Amino acid sequence: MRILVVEDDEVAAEYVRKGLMEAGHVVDRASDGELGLEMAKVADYDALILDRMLPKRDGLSLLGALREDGDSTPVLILSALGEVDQKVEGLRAGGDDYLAKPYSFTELLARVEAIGRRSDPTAAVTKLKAGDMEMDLLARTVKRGDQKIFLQPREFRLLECLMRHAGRVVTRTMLLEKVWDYHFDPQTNVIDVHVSRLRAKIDKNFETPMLHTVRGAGYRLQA
Amino acid sequence: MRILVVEDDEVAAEYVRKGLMEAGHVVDRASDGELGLEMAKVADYDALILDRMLPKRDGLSLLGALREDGDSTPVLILSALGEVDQKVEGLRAGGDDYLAKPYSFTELLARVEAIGRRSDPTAAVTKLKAGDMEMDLLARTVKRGDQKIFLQPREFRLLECLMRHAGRVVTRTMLLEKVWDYHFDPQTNVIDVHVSRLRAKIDKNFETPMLHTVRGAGYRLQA
DNA sequence: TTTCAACATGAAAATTTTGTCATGTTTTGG
DNA sequence: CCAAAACATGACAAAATTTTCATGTTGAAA
Repeated sequence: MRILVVEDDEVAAEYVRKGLMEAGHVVDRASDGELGLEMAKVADYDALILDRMLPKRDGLSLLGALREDGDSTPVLILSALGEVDQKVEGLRAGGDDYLAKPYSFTELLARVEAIGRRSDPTAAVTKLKAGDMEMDLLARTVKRGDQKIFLQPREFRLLECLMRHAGRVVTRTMLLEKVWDYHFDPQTNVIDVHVSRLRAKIDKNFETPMLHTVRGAGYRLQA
Repeated sequence: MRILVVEDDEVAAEYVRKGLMEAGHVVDRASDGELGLEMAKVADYDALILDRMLPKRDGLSLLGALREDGDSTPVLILSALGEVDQKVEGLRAGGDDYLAKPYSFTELLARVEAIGRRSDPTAAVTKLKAGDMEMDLLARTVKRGDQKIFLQPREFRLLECLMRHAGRVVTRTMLLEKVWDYHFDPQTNVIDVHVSRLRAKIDKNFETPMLHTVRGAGYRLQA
């Protein structure tokens, strides 16, 4: 697990870092709130350990900014303030757990691993978006604007592939592999036909077309 | 939020229940561990509040059984045992948070809402399990044991519906609605035919059949 | 034990989906 | 401007899937 520890106290930080590393985690450390926020935004951590009182930017403010940003990395808040109301405040601010100092390292480890486990790494994407188009992989439905679009299985796979690479060109070879599982050139125009059919459904009755031909290269779905 | 409180002490249970209901949640209560496990398995709660010491089956054992079952409903463990090691044990057992008695109701509420929020309501299930069978909704694949099983679209939907209600009887009317989108009786035996075909694929070459007919009622997939 | 409704299943028919072909259109380099 | 390659599309053919139908089997109540 990749963990970021935001703690100004040198000794405490080192203590925690060492212990987490021994437990097999990768640990970074930030010494103040501003730096912590930067690092959390840039890198992709599995969990954050956040001291509540920090230089430059306190823990709750950092947490708030992060959540504002749509970041849902699990956060364990550390604090010398053991008051019940403080804990409540911390949890309400979007924290996943709250630990009052002094704490035992064993407990900290257990808690971090508990909150980290939650953010399921196997959690898959179930919805794809591109422009005003939205695809629900589980319901197998597609909408453009608020217009439902009904696709055949092959058309669905074709659009899925295009959406997964929205904005970039998808070559014919790629399509044959991803959508048809062909690992050779079938010497026919299957792709053209299905692209044509897809276009009729997703672009025909709309202002701006999304599916563009990139002559000599393939197709691109505009985001 | 639908919350299940498993607590033997009448007074404590009522206190918690009342408070949670005032906060706008729907609350059920179980007075012992065995009943609690049954209820948690049958109904679909957003969070469980679990007393650690319970008649018939203690909190950790209940939690273990639940997780064993693949259930990941967030659990808040309550306990008179405030020891650090006890907390660690509770979190390791699969608990999402741990609260030592005596606690303030405000804190309990904050914590329950915190763990409930975690189980992202938009986070969709992408894999279904029942016995040794596993279905991946995104990849649209099915395995029983380590044997891959190839299903037609309609067969897939049929099995999906059965798996979503594994262990319980699914009536013919339910199948018509969920799998065929028929809201009337088609007066044919479509269901029988597809059940037959599904059986040939998922049960034929295996020791124990999973798909059972419940005469006069419907079908049940054994978990 | 008999009878009847509920269920099971193989095979054929109907429908849906996919792929092929023929033909037309657009783009680009010479 | 012309030719050739790349792409688009309507119509048809093929394949896959789903449904219906006919017939057999099973289980529970009378």
